[in-house]
Amino acid sequence: MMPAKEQALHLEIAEYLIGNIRTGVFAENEKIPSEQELCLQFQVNRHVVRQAIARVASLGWVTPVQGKGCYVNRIPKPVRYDLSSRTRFSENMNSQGVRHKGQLLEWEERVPTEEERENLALDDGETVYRLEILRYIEDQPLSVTTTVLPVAEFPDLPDYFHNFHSLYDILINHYHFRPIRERSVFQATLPALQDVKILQMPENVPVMEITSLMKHPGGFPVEFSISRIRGDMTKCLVEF
Amino acid sequence: MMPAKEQALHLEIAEYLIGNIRTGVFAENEKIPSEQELCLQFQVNRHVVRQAIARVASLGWVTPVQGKGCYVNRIPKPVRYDLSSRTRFSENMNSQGVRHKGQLLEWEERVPTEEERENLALDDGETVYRLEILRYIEDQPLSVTTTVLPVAEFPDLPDYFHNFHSLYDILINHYHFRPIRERSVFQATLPALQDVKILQMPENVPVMEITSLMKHPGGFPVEFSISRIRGDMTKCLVEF
DNA sequence: TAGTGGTCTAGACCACGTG
DNA sequence: ACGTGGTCTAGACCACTAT
Repeated sequence: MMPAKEQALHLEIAEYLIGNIRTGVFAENEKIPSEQELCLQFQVNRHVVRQAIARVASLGWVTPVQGKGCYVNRIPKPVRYDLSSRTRFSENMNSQGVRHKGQLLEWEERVPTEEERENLALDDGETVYRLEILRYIEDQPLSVTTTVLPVAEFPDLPDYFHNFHSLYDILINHYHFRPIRERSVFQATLPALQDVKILQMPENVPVMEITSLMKHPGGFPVEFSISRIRGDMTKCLVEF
Repeated sequence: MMPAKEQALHLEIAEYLIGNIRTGVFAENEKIPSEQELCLQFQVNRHVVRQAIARVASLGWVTPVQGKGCYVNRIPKPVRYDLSSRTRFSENMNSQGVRHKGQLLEWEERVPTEEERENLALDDGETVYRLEILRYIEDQPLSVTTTVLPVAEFPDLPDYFHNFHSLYDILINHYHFRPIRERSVFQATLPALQDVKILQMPENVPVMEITSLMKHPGGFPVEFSISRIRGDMTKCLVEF
């Protein structure tokens, strides 16, 4: 007797919400109707509406905020990120006219993990610097990078951390070389809870994890890094 | 008066479940306790347990099946996928001793989209073959690839589709060349609902979308493809 | 104070799978 | 017939934000 489809109400409401977000009826950074309004509109229990919203939120469309409402997420159009043997993040963004900045969240000197020791070909007893770098584009957090450098290759590195804005600027200005990309491993994952906080992103939006090994022009490894980049904000281009 | 943490019950139950899956208490392909059992165990309402399970499922740990129970997902350890200018999927898997197969889901001859026309440098009026290829490793669906080829370059291509197992075998055996990778674009996304069905995967597990342009050894483009690969089953390695 | 989303209870009926 | 998960109702209290 009913029209046609037999779909769960909460799924229909979720589709209704997503449809209206897609078409701009519910605009970015604006609120969707409150739970109570949706209850009235669809003549259903609040729980059903909440189930629908939970789904829409989990798919990354909205972010509910207690006491305020449910806001439509900005849908970033992905920025292209060219990975070649020599490209740097900042040059990449500059060439596309994208405003960007880097921030050193923290650093330490410590003993390397087994993986780091192997990749950087470290001798026993050698220590490394670990840096956590947060990158923004257009004032939006984009990526967190854990980068590991052999202490032996970078004497007095922390001296250059004041007014940090780019690791490669430091390397070029004070160590007079530019690392060359040796290999990168790409994997699509979900963000760790810690990264969710740092990147201020929904926890169900995928991230691209890029594990890279960079070499000195002389041929030996100098940097091992793991970046977690918002998947909805970047496309990584590799030319062969 | 309560111990310490003030966390929502459903979050605590979700953590309990994930913890037990991690440590193998709830084994792969086995069922977690039923909703009712969890209700009794934690002395909470069924709705709370369902909220917890919804979260755990959305994070990709379990898949609820109506009438049966809630099964712990197999957590695949990712297979390495080397992308270089000349590597093929099958050679990649062979070299790692991974059992694999390919299946042609469907094909058609049609007019190209604007994107396809540009990438393949097609003349006006040229048509293309579109193939949907499903790949398995160890009998698990791994990826769906939409691949587009200019009809003009591949006369009678559909004649070779019986007993399809690898597109590149056809190209090598009947057209006597092997495409060379020109460039690939990587993006981490969530799967489209259609891909969820084809790949029989949870809809919240990320996928790696790889858009590639392949060229003929003679230098002109011959294949434009978009692959969606389960993120938890692959790592893509690029050497520079 | 009023409105928002967050949490939780209690109970009902349905659809599916197994016996 | 029974147990499983899926859907939905009705109502309560809390925490946060705005005014």
